[in-house]
Amino acid sequence: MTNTTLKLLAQQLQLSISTVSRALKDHPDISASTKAKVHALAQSLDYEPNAYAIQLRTQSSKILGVIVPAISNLFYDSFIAAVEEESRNNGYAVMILQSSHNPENELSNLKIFRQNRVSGVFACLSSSSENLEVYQKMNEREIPVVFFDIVPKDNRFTKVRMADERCAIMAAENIIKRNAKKVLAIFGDEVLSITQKRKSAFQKFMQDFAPKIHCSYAHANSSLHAEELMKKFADKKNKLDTVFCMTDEILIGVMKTIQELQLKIPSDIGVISISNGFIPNLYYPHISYVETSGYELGKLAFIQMMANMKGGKTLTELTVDAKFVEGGSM
Amino acid sequence: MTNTTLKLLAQQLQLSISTVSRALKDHPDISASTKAKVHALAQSLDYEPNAYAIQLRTQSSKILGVIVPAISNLFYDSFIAAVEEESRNNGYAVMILQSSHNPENELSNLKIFRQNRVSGVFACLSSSSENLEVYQKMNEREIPVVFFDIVPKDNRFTKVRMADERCAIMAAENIIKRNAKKVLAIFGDEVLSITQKRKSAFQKFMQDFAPKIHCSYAHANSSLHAEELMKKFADKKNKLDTVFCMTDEILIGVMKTIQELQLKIPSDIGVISISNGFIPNLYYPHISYVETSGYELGKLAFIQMMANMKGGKTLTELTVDAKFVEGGSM
DNA sequence: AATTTTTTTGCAAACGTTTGCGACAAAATT
DNA sequence: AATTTTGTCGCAAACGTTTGCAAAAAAATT
Repeated sequence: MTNTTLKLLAQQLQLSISTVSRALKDHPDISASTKAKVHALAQSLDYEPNAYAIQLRTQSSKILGVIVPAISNLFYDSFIAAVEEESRNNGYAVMILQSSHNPENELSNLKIFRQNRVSGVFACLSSSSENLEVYQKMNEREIPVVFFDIVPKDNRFTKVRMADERCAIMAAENIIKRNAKKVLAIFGDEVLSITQKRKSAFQKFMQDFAPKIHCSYAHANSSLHAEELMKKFADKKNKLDTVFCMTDEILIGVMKTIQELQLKIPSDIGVISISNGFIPNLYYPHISYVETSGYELGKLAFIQMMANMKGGKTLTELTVDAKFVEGGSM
Repeated sequence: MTNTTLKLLAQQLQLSISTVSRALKDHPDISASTKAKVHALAQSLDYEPNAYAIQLRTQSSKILGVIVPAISNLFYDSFIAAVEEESRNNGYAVMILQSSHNPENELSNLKIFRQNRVSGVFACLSSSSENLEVYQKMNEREIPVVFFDIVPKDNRFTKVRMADERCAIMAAENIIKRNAKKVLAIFGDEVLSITQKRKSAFQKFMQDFAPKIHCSYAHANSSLHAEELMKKFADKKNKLDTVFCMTDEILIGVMKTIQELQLKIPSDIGVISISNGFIPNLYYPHISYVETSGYELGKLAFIQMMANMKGGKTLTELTVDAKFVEGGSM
């Protein structure tokens, strides 16, 4: 079965292609009666405009690209949900690709985006990828790039992210409030700027406001790793009384050890994490967490994208604030 | 900055567009020397073929569409991962859209797919959507549709799914093995065929092999709902000793109640679920589950898609088998 | 009735590719 | 030396739109 085209409609109605085209988009030049006829036929033959022809002609696709490290991540999920929602409202489709934390995949994804002439891309850096020239090239080709969450230090780009320092400080505040004595703070992938920001803010705050609290710092980039770390620190009877988990993955690993050692929360040990809330609420008592909303970040990112596409270059770094959610773990 | 096109290359090299086109794809008609020149220039101007022009000309895109109820779901995540992996290897890009369990969104997503002339779609039905004419129309337009997981009863379509009956029976087997007396089995959305299949298989097996076990059946389509259901059944001292959860969402709700009532697993109550394993392993002891692998399902779906695209109509229903994973909850 | 204005429609080029066919030269065959 | 084959390349049409501009028809103005 052949697709319905403008030409076909035109033939059947004894009209020119241009008239049909204009009728379909309510151009004031076209009379109401012909508009009606055209719409009717288009309906019954369920005409779908060929997006490829349109893009070829107009040189602008209605597709936005999103690169995330992984979609099996509640934070990115909600980010994508927000972007998709806004996109739908603005007539855009969203193409989602995952880098799987692999710079190589990131590159090949970018290539797919270029080939499909996306009109903008939201990018979250995969671990150690710092080949920013590719992104720079996209910007030069007038394809706006909005980095989110894991953003480059480079300030030639538009960036949106969580208020990482505030997150870390909020967590620190609540640890102090608990009268903690010995704290284990586990952060994520060391090479990421997001990790560095959170860690240094946390560290500084702890030193300044609670210098007598003993803090151990560690890094983990997987649940398994976090589990082992926790085992090491909790085992040697060093009276660890509080643990801070920077990510859901870390929290999961830490909880495995806590469950295994049958530690009581919050009496034996206090737990606090940074999360969107899904995982923390699975445990009993619920884990207290500093909430970071991928959803809000997505909304913000979309606004930035639109601004970039419409107007000039708004090269800014915007942040979304966080809030503390009390579970029963502190 | 304007994009590099064949025309531009042709001009700079004093060649015709067709020659450049052929050179770029190693057509035997073109001499080695010109091929080299063309490739060199294309490289330095980083030429990217315009996918839209290609599709317009060849009437075939290299994009596959995937519709899932939600991407924040580990089962679908792994399904997508598999499809994406295979797609990448075969030169396809994947466009992921979520229906959010909303038939209206499903429709609008389908429209986006049609407009972008995807060359195939993987579809998972959103709850109560049974407007199959749309899918039938796609098939008529020679856009193969492969349904997965939640598939229509209609046998005009290609379908891949888990061996739902086997899953349910495996769960039932292990419930019997536990010497259960009173069982609560909570299934998902009642209108879905996947639910019906699992439920009737479960029910039949229980009747035939353990008629003395008292089973209560219930439906839930959210964690909250499952939580309440569990509260109702566990509260009234009717000595409930085992609960079966058909989905992760249900398990989460059930576990909330179990934690709240401080029931001990597995002594007070046994728990078994159907899952890919992520959520069950968060609890302590780990929840025993029948494993369903979205990843394998994705691989299978892709194979079916390719078969549909290449050859004729392979209208079959294929299933992926499951296996039981022992936690400590039974 | 002749002119101007307004309304409605069509022509044709362009977007960047692919591809059947023909053209031309060089090489191989007679 | 005349012919055929082979190796390289270009012409031009087509894919389905959009849009500036011209044209034709109808309505309004003199």
